Amino acid sequence: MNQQTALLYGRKYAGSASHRAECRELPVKIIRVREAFMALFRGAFQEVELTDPQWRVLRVLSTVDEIDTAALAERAILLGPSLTRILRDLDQRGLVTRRSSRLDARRSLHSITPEGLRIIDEIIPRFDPFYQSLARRMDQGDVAQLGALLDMLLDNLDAAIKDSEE
Amino acid sequence: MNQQTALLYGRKYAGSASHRAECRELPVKIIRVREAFMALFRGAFQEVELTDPQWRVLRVLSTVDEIDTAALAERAILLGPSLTRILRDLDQRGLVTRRSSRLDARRSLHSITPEGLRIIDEIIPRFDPFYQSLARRMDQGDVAQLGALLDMLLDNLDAAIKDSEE
DNA sequence: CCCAATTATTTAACGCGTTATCTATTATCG
DNA sequence: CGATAATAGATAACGCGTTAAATAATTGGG
Repeated sequence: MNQQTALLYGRKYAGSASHRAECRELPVKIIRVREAFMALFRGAFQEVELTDPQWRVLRVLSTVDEIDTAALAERAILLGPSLTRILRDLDQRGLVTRRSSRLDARRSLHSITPEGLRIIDEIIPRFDPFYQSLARRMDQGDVAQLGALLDMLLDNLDAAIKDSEE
Repeated sequence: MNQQTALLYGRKYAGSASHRAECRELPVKIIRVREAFMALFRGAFQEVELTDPQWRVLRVLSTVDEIDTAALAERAILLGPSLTRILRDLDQRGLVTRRSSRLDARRSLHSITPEGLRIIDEIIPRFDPFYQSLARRMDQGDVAQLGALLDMLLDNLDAAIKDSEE
């Protein structure tokens, strides 16, 4: 039923407690789930000719009045160079605008245009069937617990990253 | 503590059962967890000058005698065109070899070289500290449950994708 | 047997992820 | 003040993800 989610990022734990190998299966599962989500949304994005990262930028801009580049990158989960390219393209399509800050000329402040907002309003309802389909299949308690466990994993990964940076 | 994992892929559920919005937070959480895993492993990959997808290819090849392109793509979680490029590069570095099948000349059969195996043996122990660090922080029952919930989510996403393709 | 349909793989094109580097602007400290 | 450090953002380079189209080999129906 499930695709192959074999161990890729390590070896099976050689010690006595074989359940400790579980951690090592998480990266592959995360990769596969991410791809499945993207595959699910791809059609909706294509209908409005946006990519997933472009969508995230517009989505963040639709929730604020203005926002500077660094904050936009953080909230849209993008690195600076990706965001620069995306803003250039969205600007050319007339979906976003920018002005530079008068307090600090290094900063740009970005906002969404009415046309950008129109696209947002058009696409958001298209997500509904996917979530409804998912909610029909999955127990809501499981979903809530999965969310909590992912938050916990994220916190622990961040801590492990900080550890390994020393 | 946690990074911003705001809603990006839909709107808050407007109905009476507000917990139904939970599903809509999963994509962002998955994206962030994936990035955290990659950040954790990146240093280890750089030490042997492999990218993460290149690593996955070598890792699969280290577990089999020979394997054809399509099966390798499935097991390394790659699409054909990515795999073609990666095999070309790994071949140039002498880490993999290929021969074409005598039964079906369209097929290639790939295998890892001794030098490729040497890199595998060098890098695998480097993952251990990361998993140990993670296992120290997380309850093993939580990890097992997270794995099971991710499997369930993956199955349901695949089913939802099939639904929406009609 | 032959030719159309199918299958395995590659190529091409475009956008994103990542790192390193560059430019412009602001802040700091003597 | 003025030189230097720090910061915001852009650019360049390289590899991967995705789609569409091309190539080559095989299969199957007439």
